[in-house]
Amino acid sequence: MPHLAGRVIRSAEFRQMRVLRGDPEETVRRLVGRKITGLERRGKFIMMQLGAGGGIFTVHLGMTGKLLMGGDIGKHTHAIVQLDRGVLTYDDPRQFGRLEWSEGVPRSVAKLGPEPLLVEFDEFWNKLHARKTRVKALLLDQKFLGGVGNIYADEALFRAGIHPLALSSKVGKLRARRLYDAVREVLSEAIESRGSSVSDYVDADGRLGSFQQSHRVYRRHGEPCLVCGRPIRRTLVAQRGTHFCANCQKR
DNA sequence: GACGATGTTGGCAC
DNA sequence: GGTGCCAACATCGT
Repeated sequence: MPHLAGRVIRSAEFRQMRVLRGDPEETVRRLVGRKITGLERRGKFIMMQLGAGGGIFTVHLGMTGKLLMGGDIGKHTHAIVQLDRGVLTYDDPRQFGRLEWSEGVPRSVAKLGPEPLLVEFDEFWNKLHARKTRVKALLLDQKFLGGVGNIYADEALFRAGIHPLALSSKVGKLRARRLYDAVREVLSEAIESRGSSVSDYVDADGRLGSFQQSHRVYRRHGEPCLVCGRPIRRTLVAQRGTHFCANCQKR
């Protein structure tokens, strides 16, 4: 968000306490008058560094959260932050997102696993092998890798030819390598396409992403597999909708 | 109108 | 401690 670096927070208002962690008044006190000196993403968290020992303001968008410039206020606008130039708002119909001020790196961020695009294969392999769970559940586990969500887990497993229900401890090294590559490839391509606008996702400028056009399995159940033509199937893994080709993805 | 789905994570039970 | 289930919520499609 180029709009935020260097901006000074003039005022902050929280309308929906559910999305705010910590004391609302203290949060406002901590934010007002501070300059946003830097922005950093870790996994699915966005951290705004506040100047001069001002701590960190962290945002997680949950499933439907939007952090937007422009100041349009609607039914689901839960936070309004006036800057020296512009207005930042947080909208989130389902209220699964979180806003939090903290002195240092928040616990939620501290416990994240490595970034998928930075982790070395050896570490990926060791952790994959050590765990005893379904490989899809592991991909969604933010302590394993930080930042892989449901769409990208399904897409990566398909590209790697691994069944989502395969046991992580039983995935061989060669297939682990394919999964490692697939996760990185899918994320890189998705970033390049500015994300997947399945329902209402937009980027910081309010623009739709286009990676949904490249989904090979996600929400394609019933449609033919792009490799073998058999219908893509949908099931539940770790309580999440899971899309796969039973023919191309082996356990 | 009811039901089940939807990009997530944390807390609790086993 | 590791793993798995469920709740939190609003909206949309069937």
